Amino acid sequence: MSIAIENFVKAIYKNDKHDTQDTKPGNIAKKLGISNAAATDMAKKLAAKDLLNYEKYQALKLTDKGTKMALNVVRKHRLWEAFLFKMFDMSLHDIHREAELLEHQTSDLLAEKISEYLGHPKFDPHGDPIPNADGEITTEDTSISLSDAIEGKTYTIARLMSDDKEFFDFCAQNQIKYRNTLTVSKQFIANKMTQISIGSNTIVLNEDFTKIIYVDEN
Amino acid sequence: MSIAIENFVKAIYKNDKHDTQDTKPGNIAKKLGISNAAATDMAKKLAAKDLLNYEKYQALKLTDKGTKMALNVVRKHRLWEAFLFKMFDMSLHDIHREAELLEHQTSDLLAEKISEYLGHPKFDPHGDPIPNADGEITTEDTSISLSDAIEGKTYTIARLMSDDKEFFDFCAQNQIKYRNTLTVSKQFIANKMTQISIGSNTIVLNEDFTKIIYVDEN
DNA sequence: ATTATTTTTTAAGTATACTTAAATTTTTTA
DNA sequence: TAAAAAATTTAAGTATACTTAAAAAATAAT
Repeated sequence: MSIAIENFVKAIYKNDKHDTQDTKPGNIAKKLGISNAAATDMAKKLAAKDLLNYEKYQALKLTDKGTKMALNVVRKHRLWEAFLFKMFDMSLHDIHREAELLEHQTSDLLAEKISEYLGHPKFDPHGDPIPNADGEITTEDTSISLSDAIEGKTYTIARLMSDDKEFFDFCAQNQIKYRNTLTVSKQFIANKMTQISIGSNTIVLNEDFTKIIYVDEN
Repeated sequence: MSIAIENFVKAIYKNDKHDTQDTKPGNIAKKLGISNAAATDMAKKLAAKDLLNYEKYQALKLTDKGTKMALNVVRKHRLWEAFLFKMFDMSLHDIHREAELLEHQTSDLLAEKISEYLGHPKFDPHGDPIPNADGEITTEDTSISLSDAIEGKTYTIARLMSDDKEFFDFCAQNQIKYRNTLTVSKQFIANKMTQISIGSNTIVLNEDFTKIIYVDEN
């Protein structure tokens, strides 16, 4: 299946999540930057391939097969975002753009290797769920902010909820990386500060930081 | 420029390295798995784009612009191979197949990030040179086998010249990974053995291993 | 409820990257 | 060196993924 088809199916899936009426050809066309005519055209073709149900003038509905394809692409996109975010010092915007391309040229095997390397994360750095290889999605987010973490426990970094460059620079310097492991050595409750050990470092963070660092219990 | 064009230009570049006569449309066609007619067709199109010089019945010759494009694709291919080889436990065959796809969907920025992460290697795990961002290639290979390394010096692993799964398993378990750093702590010259420290490990290797592990001096 | 606006669809056409079949040119070999 | 074989080119045609323009249907507004 082509890149155009994958993107089409993905657009329907994402729009549908947002609003069922949002999957009419015109909305998909706008999202993909193609003409309405092209979207109608493609919809008919994909209906013939059993990827979606097409009825004139109606919203497009993915079939199970189409949903599975969309989830597979979304999985690869979010795994790439997570992986590149962990590996390289790049802006989230740049990372998104790379993932948008790489998602279509990634075998299931490589996706699995990336997932394995990251410890099979259930959410990407934005907090969006990563479907598993069978297309299953974890809906409830069990991540907690570091400010709510429990003394003595070990966690994996699930999200860094910020766009601030200074914050990311600080994180990079202190091994605070998506998917890294840390242990909460002390919660200074009165002072709203948290002491963590990460790699060979021990760091005390104030509330400004602990509120935007989300972690999963190990 | 499309994937088809990138692959076409790359095929000419690689065939030309091997034999100048090897870049006639038919040979390129065979390499790409397309018909001779398609190759002639494409050759004319690319001549119009100033990527190659086309003369009827003659071998195809890349222009500077075409060579630059080919080198850029080759660079990305080899960087991906190097990167995936380092990061994941995958067969070289699988890695090649992934790189063949990813090479066309990789920005110059991401390529540079990968190169930086690997310490700007000049050769990939097969020993093929990795062009730099300007398309320059290092021709002479300065890597040496571990058996010829000098006591006390620190090296970066440049190649693992083997297809043997057991060897790779052993390497994986002992941090002997492409681009990792090691120090030669002792050469047991009489016994043809080499003691290295890599990460927190100390390993004594016999000649079977030191002859196929190639390193670059740091 | 009728008109105006917007959206969707149909129809016709384009660029890319191929295909097969036949014609032409080159290369090989006897 | 002339005929046979192989390669290249030309020509005609196909599938994909679009485009614009016009027609048809649905939605919104008065």
